[in-house]
Amino acid sequence: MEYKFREIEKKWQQYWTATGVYKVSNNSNKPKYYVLDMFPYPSGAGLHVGHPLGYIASDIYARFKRLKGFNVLHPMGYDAFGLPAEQYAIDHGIHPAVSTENNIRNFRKQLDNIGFCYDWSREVRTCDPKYYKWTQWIFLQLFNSWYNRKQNRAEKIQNLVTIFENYGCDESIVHRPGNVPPFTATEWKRFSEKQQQDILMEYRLAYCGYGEVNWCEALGTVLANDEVVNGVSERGGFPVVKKKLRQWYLRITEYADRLLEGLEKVEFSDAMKEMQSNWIGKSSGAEIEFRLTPNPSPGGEGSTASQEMTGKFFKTANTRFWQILKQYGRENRKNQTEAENILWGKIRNNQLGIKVRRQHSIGGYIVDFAILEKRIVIEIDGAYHHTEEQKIFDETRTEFLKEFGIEVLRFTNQEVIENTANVVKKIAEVLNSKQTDTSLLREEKRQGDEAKLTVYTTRPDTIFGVDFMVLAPEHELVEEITTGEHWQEVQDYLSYVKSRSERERMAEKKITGVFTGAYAIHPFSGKKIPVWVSEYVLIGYGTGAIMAVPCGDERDHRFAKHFNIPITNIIGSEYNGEEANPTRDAILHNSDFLNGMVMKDAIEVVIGKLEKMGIGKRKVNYKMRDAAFSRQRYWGEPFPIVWKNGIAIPLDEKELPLQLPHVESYKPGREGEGPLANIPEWTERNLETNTMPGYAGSSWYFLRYMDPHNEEEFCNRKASDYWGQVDLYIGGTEHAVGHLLYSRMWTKFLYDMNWIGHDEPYKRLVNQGMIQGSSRFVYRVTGKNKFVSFGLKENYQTTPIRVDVNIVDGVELNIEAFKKWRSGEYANAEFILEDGKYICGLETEKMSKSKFNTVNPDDIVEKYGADTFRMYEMFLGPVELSKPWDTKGIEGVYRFLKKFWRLFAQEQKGLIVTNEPATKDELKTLHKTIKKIEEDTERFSFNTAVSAFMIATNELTDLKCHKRSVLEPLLILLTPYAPHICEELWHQLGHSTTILDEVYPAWNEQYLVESTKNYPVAINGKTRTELTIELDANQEQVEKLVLDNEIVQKWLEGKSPRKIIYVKNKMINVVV
RNA sequence: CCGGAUGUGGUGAAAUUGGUAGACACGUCAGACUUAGGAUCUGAUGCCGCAAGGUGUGGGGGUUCGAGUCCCUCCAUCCGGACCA
Repeated sequence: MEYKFREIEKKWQQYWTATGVYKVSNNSNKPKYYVLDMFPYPSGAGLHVGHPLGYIASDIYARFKRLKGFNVLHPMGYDAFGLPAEQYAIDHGIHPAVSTENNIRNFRKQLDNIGFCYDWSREVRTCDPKYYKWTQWIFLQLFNSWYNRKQNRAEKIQNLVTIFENYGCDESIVHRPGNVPPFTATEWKRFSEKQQQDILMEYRLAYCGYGEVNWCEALGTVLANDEVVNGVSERGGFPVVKKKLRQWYLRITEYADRLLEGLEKVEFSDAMKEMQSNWIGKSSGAEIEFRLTPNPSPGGEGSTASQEMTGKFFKTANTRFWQILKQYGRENRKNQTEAENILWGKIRNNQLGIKVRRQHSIGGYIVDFAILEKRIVIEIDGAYHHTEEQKIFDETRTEFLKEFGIEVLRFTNQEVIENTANVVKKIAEVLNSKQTDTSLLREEKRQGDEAKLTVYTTRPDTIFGVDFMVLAPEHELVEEITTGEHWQEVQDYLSYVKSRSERERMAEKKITGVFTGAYAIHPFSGKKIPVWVSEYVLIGYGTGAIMAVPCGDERDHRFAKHFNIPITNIIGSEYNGEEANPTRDAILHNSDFLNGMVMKDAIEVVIGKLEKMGIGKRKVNYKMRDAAFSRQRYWGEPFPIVWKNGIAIPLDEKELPLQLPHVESYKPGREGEGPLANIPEWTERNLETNTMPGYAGSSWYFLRYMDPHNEEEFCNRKASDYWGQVDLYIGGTEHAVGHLLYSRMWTKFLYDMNWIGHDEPYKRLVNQGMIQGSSRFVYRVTGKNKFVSFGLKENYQTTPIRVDVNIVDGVELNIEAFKKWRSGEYANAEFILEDGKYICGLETEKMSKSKFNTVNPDDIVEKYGADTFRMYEMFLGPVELSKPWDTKGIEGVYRFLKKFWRLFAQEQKGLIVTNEPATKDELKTLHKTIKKIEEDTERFSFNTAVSAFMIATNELTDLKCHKRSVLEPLLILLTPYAPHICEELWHQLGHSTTILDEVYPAWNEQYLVESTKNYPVAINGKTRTELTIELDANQEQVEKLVLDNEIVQKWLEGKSPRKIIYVKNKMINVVV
């Protein structure tokens, strides 16, 4: 009776499917256990041997838990929306739905080959409308919710509306985002619907805004960061610029603290927790306001200008500003002054009963006329060319003004000139329909006197070490404060920065920046501090502006050195003049009232003083930004949103799922919107044209597995309460900060809304390492069709060529296969051999088709069987570690399984298992193994577990043990690792039900106890001999035994030992 | 640049708490059985050395009776950095 794995594996896989062994019920008296794999993206390339590593580990654990008496949920599905399918569609014209379906079929076949115990009746696919109906539904819940910071949980947006109706935006009840002006309940009720909705949008957990994307005009598409190299597209090398597009976001920042705190109650590796908390990047420090020195403008054109720098949102234009706007295309307007002057004549001097301001600047834009008390802006459009630039400019401005609840009235030159009275009448009408609202005036007055620069710092203690300020290039003050003489230089710098991706900005060591000509005033010393612009300051973090302290911050230091900015030393001898010292423990020097204080103690002192002065406040900051939740792509979940007059209106739940329509072209829309913008039926309904990103569906799939066929709810509460958290989650570290954070946020949200009863999705997370490819090289003699073996290549001039690993046996090239490889390209090649063989070179790299180093698990399973494959993957090394794949080593595991088989059966005699009682040695092997396997399995040390199986098999073979009482428990132990062979032998032994329903054996300590131990004896820490000593020997007895020993005496050379260290059950060390 | 991980024989690795470094395998060498072996079995195998012995866990330094393991420092490789999933 031979080990015929092909027959055996096929037979049992069919049996398991036919009898539904892996079907799991939501009702059970057993305790539950949920083992989950990160579901795969079904790529066209199929599985390579690296993919199943985690699946095998989880499969072993799931089977192990089942044998231990748990009701185990172990499902699998597909993360099936995503860019590659769309790219494939563009390249090959095959619809993503079709290629995805094909890929899934192929994946399933490959997975089935390996004998996993998934309950396939619970499969989910994120691209299935039955599934994404609920992704859309959850999105709607996020859209219809806001984060109540006072309660520290999400709530329905309706609660917020009620607050506004009763109290307005009262900051003692509700926080007020930066873009929302303060308002009263009465004001709220008088706001237009649009104004109200715009305010609510500032609170919604899923919200819409404008974000920058990498836009490639030539390709007509939005690119991922890694598709942009050196400012040009990776494909084609076309220029890439940043472009603002409408984007959806998830307000994950509201959950930052809870995501951080939640890490304390989950079992993730420390590395994983650290990565997540670094990503969240909580830091505490202070926001400090610096006054800016008055910036005299050269005067001239636009002379209504005030000579003063003014506040953040409102200021009167000055000359330089006027020039910027001209750059944006105002020069295209005709007859500007004429129409403007005519109207101005009719509305100036309170002719409308209210003050009208001419050429007033709001938030960096100049408007023609403004009536601040009524929040009205009047624009007169010339017959300018409808350029792209002008359009974007207008749109952006209108959006901006809307955010402040300002209504924009537009008239054309013609209208004004030909029918001035009508225009004035219209203005008056609108004016009368509006309530007077002086908040803008108040705001202007408050900020109107001088401009301030707000910086965020974690080190307020270093305030006397500030030598310069740096603004991010996108900072709104940049253009405002730049003086005339630095104008051109700053503009050039900004356009340089615009051409670079954020990734490049972070990656390059180059120090760049430019002086704006402006100065900030030190709040304590009154010193003038130059203000610079540099890309090393990121707009998205803090306030987008920093106070630079070169002696304490490395980046500031390099910057100061590079631009020869004098450095103030505030830490005395702790600063050596060569490099910054970021210490918190130095004594402060040159720091006025802080002198002599330890830095970390000074932090509080400075914050206290700033707060008293009203120019600073304590501030907690997060590096994490809100998550961009839309893609300008086709193959994703459509947003259940309709746009109406600039208001996003959610579809009714009954209309879900909003099905992804069929498209013929995957080209993006004209303005860079997603391909859905090209479908008339879609745009006619004013449906949102973006789609959701890849992580939408994966943020909650673990819940759907619990109740996969529910058509009424995303997951019944009873089911989610029964299964609860995922007890064990296995997947790669590459998802450390993306998927894991998003799914944790969704879980917390669903918990806040009371739809599930737990707020952390995963109890324990194990990260499997990558299996790398082991590439093989042949060396072609330059200019000839001749290849030289690895060891002899130094004698020739050669070019290395990657060769398919599958035609190399270890490092020996299969020459015949090589000749046939690549349609016989090398059919006539000659070979220079060493010892009659062609030896290849090898290198470890990422496994990929293009490197010819992928190995298909199907081939391995065909040659050695699934059980061997499973065990070999585990035997390679610790699951968490990355390691290269080498098919050659699999023989060892294969031999092991054959040897294991021979404990039960032999070729000639058939089954040879006896019912004789086991000997002491046999029991010792068995119980030692039970203990080791259980402990190793529990702590995920599968490689050592496999080795323990080998040791047990070797020992039992030596003992010629074929006894049922030893082998049956061993069979159960091995089942999780090699299910097919165990099921076969189990039935051979006369059982008729699946081995998975057996009970895991327990070890008995009494078979393991020893009375003596072989102690290593070291002299001065070097092991010299061994001594067998009774385990219960005491120090005195041991010392005598040791000193009597011949070898010890030899090493002592007559000297007497200073000390004898005896550690029970460990070792003995003699110190001379 | 920032963040994370990993460096141990020719190769994958083991050493769970500071206590015999290299378990278990691959490979290699020698041998047995055999018509044959890409089956099976036995033995050897870190390096230097005939041996005694010396030496050895990326490099350097430290703590300790004792360091692969703890501390400092340097180096190398791999992974991630938000539209690849």
